[in-house]
Order: sequence, then structure tokens, then C-alpha cells
Amino acid sequence: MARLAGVSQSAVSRTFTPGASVSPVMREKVVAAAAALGYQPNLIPRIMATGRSEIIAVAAGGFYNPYFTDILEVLVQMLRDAGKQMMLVHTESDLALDGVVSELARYRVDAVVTPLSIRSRSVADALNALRIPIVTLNAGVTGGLIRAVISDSETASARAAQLLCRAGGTRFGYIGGPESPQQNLREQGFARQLSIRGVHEYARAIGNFDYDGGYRAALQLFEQGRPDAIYCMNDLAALGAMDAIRSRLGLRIPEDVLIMGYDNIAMSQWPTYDLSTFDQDKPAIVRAVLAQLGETAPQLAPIRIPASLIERRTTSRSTEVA
Amino acid sequence: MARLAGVSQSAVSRTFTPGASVSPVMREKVVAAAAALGYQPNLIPRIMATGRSEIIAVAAGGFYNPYFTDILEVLVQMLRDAGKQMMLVHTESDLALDGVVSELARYRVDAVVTPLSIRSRSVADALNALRIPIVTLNAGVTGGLIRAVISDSETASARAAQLLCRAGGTRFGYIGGPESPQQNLREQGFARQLSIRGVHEYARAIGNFDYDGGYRAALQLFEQGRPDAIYCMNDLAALGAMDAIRSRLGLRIPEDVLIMGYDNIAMSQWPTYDLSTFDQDKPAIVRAVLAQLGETAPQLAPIRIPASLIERRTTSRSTEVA
DNA sequence: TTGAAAGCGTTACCAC
DNA sequence: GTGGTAACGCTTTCAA
Repeated sequence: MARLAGVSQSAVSRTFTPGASVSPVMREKVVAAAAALGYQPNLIPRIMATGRSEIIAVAAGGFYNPYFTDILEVLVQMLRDAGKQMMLVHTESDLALDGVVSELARYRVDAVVTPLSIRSRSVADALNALRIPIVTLNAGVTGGLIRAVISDSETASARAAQLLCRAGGTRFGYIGGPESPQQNLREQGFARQLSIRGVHEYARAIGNFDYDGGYRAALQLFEQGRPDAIYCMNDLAALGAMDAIRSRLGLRIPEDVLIMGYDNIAMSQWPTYDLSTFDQDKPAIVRAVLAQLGETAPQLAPIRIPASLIERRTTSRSTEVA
Repeated sequence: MARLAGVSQSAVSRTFTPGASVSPVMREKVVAAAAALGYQPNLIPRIMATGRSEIIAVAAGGFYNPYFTDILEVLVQMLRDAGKQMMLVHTESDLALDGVVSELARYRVDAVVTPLSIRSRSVADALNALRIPIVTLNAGVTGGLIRAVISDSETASARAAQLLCRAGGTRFGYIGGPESPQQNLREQGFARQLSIRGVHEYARAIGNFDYDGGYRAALQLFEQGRPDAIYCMNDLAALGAMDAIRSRLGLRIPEDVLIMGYDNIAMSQWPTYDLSTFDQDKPAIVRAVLAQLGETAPQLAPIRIPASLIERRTTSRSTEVA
């Protein structure tokens, strides 16, 4: 009610609306009054009047994975720079997504961003029915209001196969996660490149995206044979695998076993691990997400963000130099 | 406008208000109509009418520290269970807090939760002036609308000194973080217990709460002397210290150096580290925060949540058994 | 450029 | 137990 201190509410509204026409005199009066009263316009009625909240919801889970929390941090910062607020909800599976989104809809959030993969057409349909734009940071079903920004896993994974071969790998292993689009893309990219190079077989084990999963998967891999070059679909699992290989199996890395991950989480560069991996350009990913938030026309294809190879000690076997 | 499908808006409002008096018949009619139209009450006008948003804001930084993201995860889940939403904003320093909170105020958030320590009276005053309840997960200035829920650092740190002595430590070291209330409490608790045990000197080095800080601090510690028992104010720094001690200094843990941390982050139990530490009971902490959100009377003293000792290999020297 | 007035979709209060 | 009606504090449209 800052309008007691000057003129009409229209004037106040206009001074606080970016591109409105107010005379300098008017604006000055209003600003002075606002400062005196410590007045700040309430955003709630604005949302009601305009239908836009400037709130972006993020539905995420897996906070144990530094990759997700890194993305979350970049996202929360860039959203704020873009003048938007973030509402955060915890969601473990895409199956729960439509429930979460419909709840969020009641707050009139402008869009939902999620690292979850939308795995089925039925979930996608339920989501589209809610009429809220969704940007997923994962491969999966898209179309309608669902858009995707993904890491270019196939290209990177082919590169991994290449590097492991060059570094002297001869018996390959792959540690993946539960069935999911990214899991499949990474394994395919890896397998294809291997087969181009004449390697048509490799051991595989499925972990759970986390450290323990990688630890167990590595042991399984060695029950099947004696791989000397392992590609893991994410760093956290790779670190678990490294520990299993070193402490449980008593093998050396990279001398006995080469290993690579994906994500470039902070721990991967700790000297104990010094893991070769692919860096996902988080700012680029988030920028792409923000750009998608502005778009309205259905997306033709997911935006692919290239990942860059980070070579560290786990792939630098001396034979390479020899 | 589900009211086209039955009766008055008051009736609709009542069916969607938990403790309201509606006849089963009425409720049935409304629910049916809502289901048919896919109607869900818009929460924005409700906020405007009631003044309560059921939104709790969280102002946090330091996502690189798993302790914070663990707390965040528990918080986001429990808030939801309590029927509230979380708005997340990134904030590195308490100095920025009043700016952030006043911005949040425009969304009519019910309260702000932050792991940041409110270090000065002037920041506290500025915050109180905004008339928004604040719960900090850290020691510091409280009073007015500012409440605190903290880990009982002093007791735990005394316990650390005790354990390191019993395990055979004779020359002590402490790795802390930048000046902050928790840093001081942990160092004091540790130092006091040492001095009770007749140890009046210890080496100290200041890191930066993170891995690199701990790594460098450990090296500094060993430039000052040759400590054989080190207490770190948090796990992340302890892990950095462990790597420095092992790879750079070539010493063994626990044979040559005992070490302890605080927080019990996931990585501390990885076999490579197997770090003794203090577990902060995150659900208990968050429950206490939620309880504080309901309180209105000024808080007399910060709520202290005990931390429990987790003994692992880094403090189990064989001399202990001897 | 400015002011008046009508909405926005709820809740809250008051009769019935 | 129910319906009517006045807020809530903005934006928007329309005249001046």
C-alpha cells in the first residue's frame, strides 16, 4: 500500500515494471516512498494476474552423485541470473514424475527441469496432459512439451574405446547402470567402436550408478575373465571399481588394468584415483536448458552437448610410449 | 471454475480445505466434477488470501561438500512429507543473506533455512528487520526471528581428542577451516580435552573445508613437526590430508599417523580411506529444523544434536591392542 | 503519461 | 452445512 505515499497504484505498478512508461518525476516519487516504507512489490498477485510465476521447478534425485549436485549448483545459479527462482522437489523415478509435476502445477511453475529420463510413452503422455513444459537432462521419450538436452554419450564412448585400445587394452570390460537410455547409448558407442577395431566381445557387469555398484560390478567382471581395460558409464562407479581392483584383487592401475569413467566429478582428479574421464560442460548444458525454456515450438531432436576427454593416469600405460 | 459443475465456490473451497465442514454428498459432487474437469485448486490465490505460502526457502552454498547435499536431500524430502515446498537459492556467504532473503520475501516464503552461519550482529539485525523466520544449521548470532539447530561439536571434538590419545597419539595436529563459529567450537573442544590430558600444544593448519585445503594443510602441519594424530574439522579436508600424508609424505595410516574427521560423508567409508569420524544424524537435525519452523517464541538457546562416533581404521593402531 | 476500474481464483466472514 | 460477498494486491485495459 505504498500508494498512500503519492499517487495511483497504476503508477506504482508501472515503476516496478521494466518496460513501462513513467515520467522521471513520477518514478522518483514512487521510489522515494518505497524506500521510506521499505516497500517491495508482492509477487504473488502478479503471478495470479499474469499466469507466469518465473519459478522453474527441478525434480531430481540421486544427490549422492556429485555430478547431479554439480549440475544442480550451476542450474540454481544460472536460473537466478536469469531472474528466475528454483523450486526443488525430490523424485527418484520418472514414474513418479507426473504426480510431482501436477502438484507443482498448482504453484503455476513455468516449467520443470529434471535429470530423470522419461522412459515410456505413457509417462510422456501423462506429462504432456499437464500442459507444463518439461526439459529433461537425459535421453528418452520427447515430443510435445517435453524437450531434452543430453550429453553426447555415443561419440564420447567411442572415443573411450579408442583410447583404451591405444593405451594397450586387449581384453575389455564395461560397467554400466540399470537399463536406461544413457546407459544404452554409452554401451553402444563403446561396443561399436570396439567392433570397428575388430574386438567383438567384452565382459559386462551392471552396477547401480554408485560406488558400491561399481565395486561389485568390477568383481563380477573379473569372475568372468581377466579384463585389462574397463570403461565405466560413470565416474562414481569407476572409483568403486578402482578400489575393488586395487584392494580386493591386488592389481595395479594402470599397469595391470586401464580404466575410464564419465562425468569428471571432483573426486576423479584426487591423486589416489587420477581417473581418465569425460567432462560434461555443465555451464553449456545449463545454458542449453535455459534456452529451451524460452522455446515453444516442439523440439525436433534433443540438443547434444559434446563431452571432452580428460586423460589422466588410469589410461596412460607405459606400453603406449614404447 | 469447477463451480459450473455443481454449486457455490465456497463449497469447492471447503472440500479442498482439510478441516472444513462439508456434507459427504456435497464433497462427492465436487470431487466428481473436479475429476471430470481435471481441476486442481490454484495455490497462488490461496497464498494471497491467507498470507501463507507453505514454501520454505533454503539458502545454501558449498554443494561440493557431500555433507551439505546430504542435508539438502533429507530436507527436501522431509519438507515435502510435511506438505511444504522448497525454494532453493544459492548463497555463498552470510553477508549476502539479507539481500537473498528480502528477494525471497516477495514470494511470501514462510521461512528460510540455511546452513550458513550468521556471523555478525549487523547481519542478524538486517535479517530480523525483514520479518521472516530463519533457521540456521550453524552456530552464530541468534535471537529475534533467527533460530539455530547445530551439531554438538564441542562434545564430539573432546571425544576425538580422547580417542586419538587412547589409540596412541602423542604429537597432535588440527586441521580447521576459515574463522567461523563451528570451526572455533571444534577446535576448542579438541584443545580443551587435550589439555585436560596434559597436552598443551598441538600443531594447527587452516584449510578451506574442501579436499585441496585439507591436502595443503596436512603438508603445512608436517612442515611444523611430525604429528602422529590429526583431527580435521570435516571429512572432506581429512580425505585430502590422508592423500597428502600417503602419497606426498609416504607415511602410513594408521601406523604412522592417526586421523579423524567430522560429518561421515559417503566417501569416508570407502575402503581406501576408512576414516574414523562423527556421524551427524541428518534426519534428527532436519526434524529439529522442522520443529523450529513451527515455533514462534524467540529461541532461548540453539538446539544441539549429538553426533555419534564412528570408529574406523584410521584410528585403530595396533599399539592400542598391545 | 496518468488514473480509474475490472479482473485474477482463492479464503474468510456472515447470514441463512 | 451452505451460499453470497468482500477482501487479498497486483496487472491490464480504457479514458482522460
